[in-house]
Amino acid sequence: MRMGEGVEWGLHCCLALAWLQDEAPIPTGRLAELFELPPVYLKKRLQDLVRAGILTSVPGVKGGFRLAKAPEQITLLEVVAAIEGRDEAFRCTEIRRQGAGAEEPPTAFAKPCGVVIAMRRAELAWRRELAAQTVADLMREAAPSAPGRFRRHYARLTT
Amino acid sequence: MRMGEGVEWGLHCCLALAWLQDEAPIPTGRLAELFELPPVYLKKRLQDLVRAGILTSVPGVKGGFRLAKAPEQITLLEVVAAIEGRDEAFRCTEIRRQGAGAEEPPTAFAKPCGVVIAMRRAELAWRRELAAQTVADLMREAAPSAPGRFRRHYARLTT
DNA sequence: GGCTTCGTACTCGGATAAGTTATGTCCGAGTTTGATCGG
DNA sequence: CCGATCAAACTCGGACATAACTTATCCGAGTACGAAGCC
Repeated sequence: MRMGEGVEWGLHCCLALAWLQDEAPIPTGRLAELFELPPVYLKKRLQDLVRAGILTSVPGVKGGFRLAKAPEQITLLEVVAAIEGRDEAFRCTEIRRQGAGAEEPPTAFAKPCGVVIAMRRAELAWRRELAAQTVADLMREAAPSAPGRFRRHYARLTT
Repeated sequence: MRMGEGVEWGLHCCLALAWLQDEAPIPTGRLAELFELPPVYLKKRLQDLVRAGILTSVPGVKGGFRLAKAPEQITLLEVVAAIEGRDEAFRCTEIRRQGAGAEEPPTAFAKPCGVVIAMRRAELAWRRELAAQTVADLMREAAPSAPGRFRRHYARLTT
């Protein structure tokens, strides 16, 4: 089970845009240079974030992307779900009903499969942790005492 | 992020073998018939479980697979890790150090990336939930009052 | 008749191909900007 | 000199190739069983 690398890109881009919340929109190429990423593919991922309501896109020559809401209101779960998809990682295909299970009475499958319950419980814990953290938390954790340095670092995006 | 369907197969096979713990080893073909799965590919997944020490394989004409230890000692995390791999789903490539980050002093990266910390925390919660449940728990949950029916259901593997 | 030997059939084990998803790229629609032209 | 118009440049948005991984398969090594031959 691997998560696409676009998740890492999206999170770092959200973080960078959070530091420049009030500035002009940042085009894809500038963000791609900041992290040395393939520009067009990064744009694809940013579009996913736009569809999820996390970013807003501004077309035109002075266009680009900016945060659609405050960093405190962007959870990591939203970003991950927007890029990686909202489906559960574990997909039950009900193999218990196939083969020999087809000869069982339907009442045997009244309860959901115990395997699915267990896997869902684990994924729920994962989602709960991701939903508990916001982009603002990442900002605070990264710069506990000196936020100026980070703002200056990302300020090169605006020039 | 999707999990391979082999995980579902492996869990159900472990469950089936758990009900027949003391019986003779079950060959792959029999398990494949039970769930209508491609036999050879299922064998590949069972081999992963053997490498992880969850199953033992017996070669020869009367060979097959059986549990390597008691169901109480097989956690779901072991099964998932054996089939899906032990790497973390989120792989940090340290993109913060690339591009503009290369101009920062090395002290800027003394702390691990906050994004990684957050993602690791979520995956840890996921693993913790999986490690808290064993195959024996699945057996108990599936048959709270009538274990005989399940044992009879899986008994067709032995004939 | 009992024992040994050999052959066969069936199993696991690792190396080898097809299908699907993630990755990477290209071209079109829309908007701002700046200059140009006219008043 | 000021305003409107128009063209160009740059942006996002969605459709199109390539690469990696999952899925599926085949063939070889090894083992237990059964039969045949020998004592």
